[in-house]
Amino acid sequence: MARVFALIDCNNFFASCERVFRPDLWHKPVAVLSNNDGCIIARSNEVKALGVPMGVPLFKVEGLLKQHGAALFSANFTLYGDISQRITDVMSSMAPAIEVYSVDESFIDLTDLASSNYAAWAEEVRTRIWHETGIPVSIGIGPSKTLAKAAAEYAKRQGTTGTHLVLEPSDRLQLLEWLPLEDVWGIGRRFAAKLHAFGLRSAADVAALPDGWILKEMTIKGLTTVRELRGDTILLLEQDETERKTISRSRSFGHTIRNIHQLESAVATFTAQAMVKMRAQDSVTSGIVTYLKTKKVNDTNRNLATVTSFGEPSVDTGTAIQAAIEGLARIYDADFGYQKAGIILVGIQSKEAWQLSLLMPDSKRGKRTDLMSAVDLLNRRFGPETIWHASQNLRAARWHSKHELRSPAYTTSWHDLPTLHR
DNA sequence: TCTGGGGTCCTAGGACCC
DNA sequence: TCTGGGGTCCTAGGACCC
Repeated sequence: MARVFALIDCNNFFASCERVFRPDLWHKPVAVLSNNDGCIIARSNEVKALGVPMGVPLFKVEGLLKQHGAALFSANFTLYGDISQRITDVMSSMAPAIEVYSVDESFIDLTDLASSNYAAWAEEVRTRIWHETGIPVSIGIGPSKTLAKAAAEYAKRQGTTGTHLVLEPSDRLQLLEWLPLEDVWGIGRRFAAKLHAFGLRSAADVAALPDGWILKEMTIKGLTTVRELRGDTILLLEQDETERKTISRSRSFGHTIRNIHQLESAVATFTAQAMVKMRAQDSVTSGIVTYLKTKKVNDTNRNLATVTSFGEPSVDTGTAIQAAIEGLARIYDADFGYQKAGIILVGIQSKEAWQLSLLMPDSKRGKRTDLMSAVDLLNRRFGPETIWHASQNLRAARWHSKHELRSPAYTTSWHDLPTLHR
């Protein structure tokens, strides 16, 4: 049986989230900035129309944005995450099977939908999400995930109804001729540039190439993409909450850091946060990468990194922080200033496998596991960083990012509830 | 003056083994 | 003089995604 997929894509998601509680900003340019307020990570249509590219450093476009009265926001991931969850709830209530692909996109397998009036279904989804969350979405529907994604792109940029269907071969060909190579899901900047050199321009051009050539030049992933463009169903919904194989935390600093104690504080804090996430997925981890990025010297940054093994898998934040700080001591060079630090938990495996592999229960390990569970519980209930490790040294921390333009946490903090005036 | 953060997968090459 | 064949594991680097 032929399958049918939908891709639901939130329009300008972060910018749209900022508008939900600021209706005065509808029809005004809105941009959202990265951590540290460094570059643009989301743009309303009005900002796109000004020619402001994604990812551009703020200082390059600040004048232009001010001139047009743009509203700028520091990224407020707490708000976006909460709105994203509400949208997922709406979709889940209307779909047989859903894959939450990212914070602003979900795939839905419509094959088992009771009705085959997909256009009507899509219209109802768009209307409900709009009414219940205030976020506009675009929907693409096709026989493969790659085509559904392309159709959603078309709906967003060319369409008039917010939905585009490519279930007929003629619709598919028209879409592929319209779709620039660099906008194909799975073909990035590098491959697009390479294909341009062969005179290829549209998705239709690459779909017409022989499989052997694609396999050789674009590997197996490229061939999967092309077959999906041709209308074959290769990729299916990925619904299992798969465990992360690596978990990382990093930040660029608001200003250059030279002091190793500040770096220790940052690295310890990243480690503690990553370990909370790791324990939440019921895993254990056996090593940690510590890395630093120096301030530019002779116009280049140096990246320094080292991996420190724990000796045996662990759930213990103290063990991980100790390893991270040992690693830091190995790579730290007092001659440099640093603009970024980070950690990556590696060697992650399921806790179940770890416990089964133990011949003898270790009472100390058990106690540490219980302690960590208790800490996680308290921090969930009373707020993050209610309890923290001394090495995080939070009271003296000077490494935090800038986020001077952050909107309130309207939906997740009692203090930030919007006020209604009579 | 000033440039984010968090992931996944694939491939090539080296080390090592029988 | 001449130098196999097959396999695994690990890592680094490159490509992709949002």
